[in-house]
Amino acid sequence: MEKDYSQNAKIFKAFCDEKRLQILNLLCGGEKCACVLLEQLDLGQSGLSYHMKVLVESGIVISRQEGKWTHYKISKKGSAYALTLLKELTNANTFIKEDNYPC
Amino acid sequence: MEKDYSQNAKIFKAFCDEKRLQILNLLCGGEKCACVLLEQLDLGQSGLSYHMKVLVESGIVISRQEGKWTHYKISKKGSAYALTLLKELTNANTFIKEDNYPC
DNA sequence: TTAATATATCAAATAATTTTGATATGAGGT
DNA sequence: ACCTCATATCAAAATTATTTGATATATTAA
Repeated sequence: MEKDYSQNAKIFKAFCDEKRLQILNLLCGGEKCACVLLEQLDLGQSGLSYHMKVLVESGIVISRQEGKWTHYKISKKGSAYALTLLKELTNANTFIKEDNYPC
Repeated sequence: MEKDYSQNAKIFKAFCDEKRLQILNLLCGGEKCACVLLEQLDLGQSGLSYHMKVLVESGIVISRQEGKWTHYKISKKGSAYALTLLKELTNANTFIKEDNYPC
């Protein structure tokens, strides 16, 4: 599972930037419109848009269009996947495969 | 818990680079000497040293000196913390605090 | 003490990410 | 159709991360 390194790295890019962690923290309370995020963050409009793109591409955030507004929320599926991946990567689930080769 | 954004971002930097994921995958099998990692990776000596520094600073990897060799292994404590953090950040544990403000 | 080996550190070059400001697109409202 | 608003995209600039090669440090062996 955890062997497409560049794809997996992409997933964790969601979490390795301060601004994106702030955004996730806001989304933690539930779905929010870009306009709401914008007024709570020290970010310009295009900057927010850039970070939202990174978040969506990581699979951790989902976007939904509603008229002229874009709403964002945390993807349960995406974050469950990230969690599984993190467990594998850190060996939180130590195991030996049949061929006796670890991980 | 998850409010020192720049520190938390640092933790996830461990996982957002392809080379570091490869290294973690090697360490997944247990402690390894830098010299062993070096021969399994497409990286120069100083490049490996750079990535190991990032990994150690993230708290995900621990280093141990033994004579002229440096051994690295995945930190159980560090990775457990990353896991907790990831759960919080992605709201895997949805909850409402006493003051009725989520997260 | 000298030489060899393992790793760390430094500085310069290169590459990737992020920020910023300008412009484009697309949905409503008038 | 025209205007306004929300967001996306683009290109340039600024910043940060990574790679590379040279040198430094520390340990062991001769």
